Amino acid sequence: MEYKIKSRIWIEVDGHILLGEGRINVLKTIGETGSLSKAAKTLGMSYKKAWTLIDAVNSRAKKPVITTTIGGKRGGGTELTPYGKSLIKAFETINENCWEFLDAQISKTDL
Amino acid sequence: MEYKIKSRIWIEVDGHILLGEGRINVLKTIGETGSLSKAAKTLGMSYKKAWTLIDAVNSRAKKPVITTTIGGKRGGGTELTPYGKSLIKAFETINENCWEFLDAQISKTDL
DNA sequence: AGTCGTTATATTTACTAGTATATAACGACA
DNA sequence: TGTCGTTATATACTAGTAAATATAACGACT
Repeated sequence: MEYKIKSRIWIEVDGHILLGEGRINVLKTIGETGSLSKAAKTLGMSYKKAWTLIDAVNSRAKKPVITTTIGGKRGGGTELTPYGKSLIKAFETINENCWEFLDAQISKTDL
Repeated sequence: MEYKIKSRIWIEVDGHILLGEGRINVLKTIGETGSLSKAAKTLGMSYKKAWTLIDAVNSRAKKPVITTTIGGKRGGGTELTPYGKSLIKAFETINENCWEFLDAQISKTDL
């Protein structure tokens, strides 16, 4: 069986995690569902965990990543800001580039 | 405060983790001390945890990574094999290259 | 034969992260 | 004005991981 190289990346600000794969996943699912509670359900995650993750992102990012509304016709909802969308895109691009880079690196060895 | 990008890499074989930063650390300290128990103490880690980590590496790697002796003058000891040393070196090189790569990637964005 | 420091392993304890549950506030709409 | 589904938050419970502890086996040396 061959060796495979894997990685996880994340973005920190001020020594704290801003964004990792889990938070990116929640953000993406919010974008698809328009709701934090639906996103949590979709991902099989407790609402509290999803909320805690997103709150950490939103409070540490340079600009807001989501906008929330409470009450109203459908009870409220959560939407991504343009900045949130650009964060997601940048993260995923870098992540994919990283995988390619690492695959190339390990194939150069003779382990 | 600026965004900083971080990463962890690891090597898998057959769907299981073979080597990550923690295991590399233990291996390196074994190389320096000649003993698993001393390595654990140096790293402030329980002997059991260190042993479990190293045992997993040794049983999954293509070739043995350490050799152990029990009993004798100094009670026994653990030494790295040449293959173990080359694994450490390859891992650390790739890891450092990865950091450089990611720093370059994030500096290209305007987040 | 007895000592010593190590490897190797099992068992029990403590901690931490995540889950489950409950509740308040909110506002569009019927 | 009452209903609905959501955000936001607190608290109690659970489970999985790590730590602490204990013990056996080993072999060179005195």
